[in-house]
Amino acid sequence: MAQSNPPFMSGVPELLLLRLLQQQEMYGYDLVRAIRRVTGEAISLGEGVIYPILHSLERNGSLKSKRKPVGGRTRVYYSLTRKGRDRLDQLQNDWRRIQGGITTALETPSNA
Amino acid sequence: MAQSNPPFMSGVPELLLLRLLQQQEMYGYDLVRAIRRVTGEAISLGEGVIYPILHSLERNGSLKSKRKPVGGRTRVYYSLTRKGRDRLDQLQNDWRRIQGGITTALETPSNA
DNA sequence: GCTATATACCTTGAACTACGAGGTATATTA
DNA sequence: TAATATACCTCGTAGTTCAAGGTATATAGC
Repeated sequence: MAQSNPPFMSGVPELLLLRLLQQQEMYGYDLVRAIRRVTGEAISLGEGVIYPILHSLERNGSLKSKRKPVGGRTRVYYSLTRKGRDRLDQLQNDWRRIQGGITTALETPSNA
Repeated sequence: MAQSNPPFMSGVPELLLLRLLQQQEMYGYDLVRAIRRVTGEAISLGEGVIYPILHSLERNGSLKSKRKPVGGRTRVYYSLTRKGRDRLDQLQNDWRRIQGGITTALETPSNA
């Protein structure tokens, strides 16, 4: 049936999201700016990336949400569940492995 | 018109390829195994990834190739051109930036 | 001699992610 | 009153990676 594993480097947007939400509850629009900020402008993910991930993480029980009316508008604040914390750990390990592998490859001296 | 930039983390397979070819000329089948090896098994890219990249890099002048018959079979050895070295530098910088951004995000203490 | 595995090249269709443009609505600033 | 910022969202598509195939020769095991 040709089912495919996720691409080896995916999961980074999800990782960043979960990491930020581990530190404090946040809402989508804010996460967009926070990701730019905490990565030193290196990574910029639009709302078209953020919102779908938030929704799917909530659907699978990694996040819980809470609506807060703030000055006429409504914000949807997300925070981690137990499952979300586990998922964060897993993604963090995955990332370290990938990152380490690439670093090794790049650091190997030309005359090896 | 909706023309899209490449995903922010793409270019890693290309980076690994160019990095290996900077060290020595290699052929496709060998690169597949080399990438697994130099990344400590963290990254495994199949031939379906490697060959198309080699072809497109050759087409755009980043690689040059040379066919060598070896014991009945033919190997296509690739090596970097000037343009390929420039491309490697650029991808290496891109990667360092991304990698640094993510590291910063992950290292920020929970009570920040 | 036969079969399976390894080498070596390649392409293709589907799966998946990320991008960008859009749409709604309220609040604030000019 | 008009433009910008906040805040939510979806959708089409572009670009990448994946897995599975196909061809062909060489080698190793039985």
